[in-house]
Amino acid sequence: MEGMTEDRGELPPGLALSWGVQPVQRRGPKPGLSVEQIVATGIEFGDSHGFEAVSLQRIAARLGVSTNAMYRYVRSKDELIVLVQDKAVGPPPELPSGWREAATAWVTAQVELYAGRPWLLDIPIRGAPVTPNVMRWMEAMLQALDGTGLSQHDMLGCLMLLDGFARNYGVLARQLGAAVDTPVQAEQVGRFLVPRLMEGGYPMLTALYTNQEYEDGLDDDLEFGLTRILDGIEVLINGES
Amino acid sequence: MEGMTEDRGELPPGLALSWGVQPVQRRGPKPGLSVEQIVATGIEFGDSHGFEAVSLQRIAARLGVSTNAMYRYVRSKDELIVLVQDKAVGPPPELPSGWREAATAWVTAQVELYAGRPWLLDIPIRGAPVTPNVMRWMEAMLQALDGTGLSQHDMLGCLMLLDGFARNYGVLARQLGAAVDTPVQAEQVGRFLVPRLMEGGYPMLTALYTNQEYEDGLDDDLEFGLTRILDGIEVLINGES
DNA sequence: TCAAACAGCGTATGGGTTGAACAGTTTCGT
DNA sequence: ACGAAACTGTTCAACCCATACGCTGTTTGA
Repeated sequence: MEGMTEDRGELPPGLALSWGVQPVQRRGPKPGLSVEQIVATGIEFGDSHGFEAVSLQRIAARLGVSTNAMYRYVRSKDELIVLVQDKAVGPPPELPSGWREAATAWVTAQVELYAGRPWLLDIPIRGAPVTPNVMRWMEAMLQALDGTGLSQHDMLGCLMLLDGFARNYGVLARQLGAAVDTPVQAEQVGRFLVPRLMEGGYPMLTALYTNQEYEDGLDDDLEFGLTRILDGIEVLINGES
Repeated sequence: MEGMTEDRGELPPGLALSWGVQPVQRRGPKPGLSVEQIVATGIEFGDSHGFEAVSLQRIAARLGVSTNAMYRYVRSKDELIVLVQDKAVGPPPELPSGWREAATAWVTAQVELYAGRPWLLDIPIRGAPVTPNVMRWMEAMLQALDGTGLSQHDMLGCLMLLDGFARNYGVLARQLGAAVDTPVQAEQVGRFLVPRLMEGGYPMLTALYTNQEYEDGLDDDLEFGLTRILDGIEVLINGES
């Protein structure tokens, strides 16, 4: 401990800053920028032009500053991404009572988050979640599962299951959303693909493709998969296994 | 149809090449390289140095050729990545009979694939799967579900559920595997994080963190989550809902 | 007051993707 | 047999990106 600010020497990128621990400044000119401003600009670029657009160069240009000035606020691009991610995720919603209702609301909120900010799905996962907002989401779901009598270990397993499902659904929803934009190309893909599926020993996929089942309503799938997971958890809670 | 080779004009990157449709060459010098060779080299780099290392520059250098020569074989980096991915995924294993056993084997095989080639998890997902090996995996699981009496739509939902779970587990397993390498840093993170979790209103996560539950055996989690999913599917199959 | 600390800039390096022009080689059509 | 077309790989060049180093000028604590 050296005074007010902790040693963020060896901590992973973004950990300290995401929790609001900033190096105290004593001498020198006041910073013209702030980490919050930089992160907010990064989110703007992500929202408007996707994940690839959130770069130090672009942010610097937008803020009227040279690229390298960024490194006065952020140690690396990785750090920036971690901060942008946590801020863009934001806090979780209030969950209704009852673990089933809570889980449904939690997954739905996450799906809506990914629908609004699909570029979040492009952020490579660097390590276990450690930032405040992401952990707030986890905490909320864990609290909803707390009354079920499950062990800590099992609750963590359920959390992972639901999180993975929401994430996966977000990815699929984006794919299909993008595919709807180009029906012409989709048809061309079908013309190329279907004969090869037929001749190549893909009977199930051939059937799915020709029945247009491949591009069916996705809202159904959300409810479908979630119901499966919740039923499976319920089996465990009721001790029927 | 214009002769032997189809028009791959507007098809998405990698579609034609992954199915072995190459433009026929009539005049000019024989190509010194082949797409197969390039893709294989890309996989080598992925295996040895991770996804970031699979670049046109590196592959060209390794093959003793200028960077731009790559563009004679591949239209873009995106196309290369699609091909590398499909080849690295490879064919699925034979599945045992019985949908539960088959699903277990399928997920396990996928987890092992990701354990052996973790960089596959870093490949951004561009669209619906269209390449032969990836579709072979899907086909195999769909065939295993075919005898259960589920509708096509429901089978697709189950497939998505299992696939998302396997993928998510692969991601988590890699994270924890990397975390084990640096227990010193993990302890430092804990020292930073735990007080903030306690004071910040994260009781569940505080408990998990202090109980070391956060870094528990992951093999349990695979069986745990899979059992939940399979139980949920079984509820549907038995029509108990 | 004055020097330490610090912000921001310019310059530079190394890595990456992609385009365009060009020289050499093979083969088709005549 | 010969020229033209097609295809190869090359170099040059543009552009984007992250990051390191050193400089200048500002601010402020001692």
